[in-house]
Amino acid sequence: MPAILSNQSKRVSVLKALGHPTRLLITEALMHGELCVCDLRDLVGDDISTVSKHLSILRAAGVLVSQKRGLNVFYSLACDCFGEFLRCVDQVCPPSGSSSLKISLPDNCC
Amino acid sequence: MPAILSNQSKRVSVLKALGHPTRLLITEALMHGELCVCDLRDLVGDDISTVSKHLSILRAAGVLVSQKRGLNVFYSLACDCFGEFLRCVDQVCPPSGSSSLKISLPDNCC
DNA sequence: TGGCTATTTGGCAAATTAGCCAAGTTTTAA
DNA sequence: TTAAAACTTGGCTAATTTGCCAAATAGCCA
Repeated sequence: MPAILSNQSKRVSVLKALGHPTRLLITEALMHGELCVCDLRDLVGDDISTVSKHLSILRAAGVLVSQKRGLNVFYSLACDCFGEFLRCVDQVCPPSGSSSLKISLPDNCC
Repeated sequence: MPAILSNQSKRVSVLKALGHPTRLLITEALMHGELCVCDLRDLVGDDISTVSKHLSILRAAGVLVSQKRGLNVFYSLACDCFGEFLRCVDQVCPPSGSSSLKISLPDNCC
């Protein structure tokens, strides 16, 4: 991967990394604090190698950072603003209903 | 697709829809106002059927809405907050550098 | 009506991604 | 050292996604 990614590719990799149910679940779990890989394997239920690969995708996208301590590798969010980000995601896609007209959202929209 | 998607699946489909370079480009272009499919084909350069499929993914995710007027179908953002959303994306992935420690972001972080 | 334009849909092959197992690496501890 | 635990990486197949072409649909106008 090139050292410097264009702003656009960087956005795409963040969005792609988070656009997978397991990876979104992992990232949400880390909102409560760091966890090691086997904690996350227990949470997710996949093979540990699969979890590890998901984690490396999230880290490559810059969403997570990792820190090795002893035998364990602890992952945590790279940025504290992930909760706000999720709220933004929820607002980009307004509540469905009459779906073919532009909806003016309530005032909680970012 | 089930009528009611869980909050989680809805998030995943928004993120997945936007996690493709062409679809992100299209969505960004629509920040300046609605465009019809052939405008977007000119912008993107892909076959029009490809563009149409990208658009239907974005619409299914709830990111875009469409409106038919005469021969044309005009697409536009479902929510005005997409600019804010992009800023959020940029902040979830902090500027890379010393990448294995948690970075405390500057004050422009959401 | 018939023809023309804009768009969507079906179907397919190529490319990418997912997830498992097995093997390799790193660190701790006996 | 040797062994064991926690991860990562390589390699493979299965599943999904992409993007093209061709055909179908919808709306406009002569």
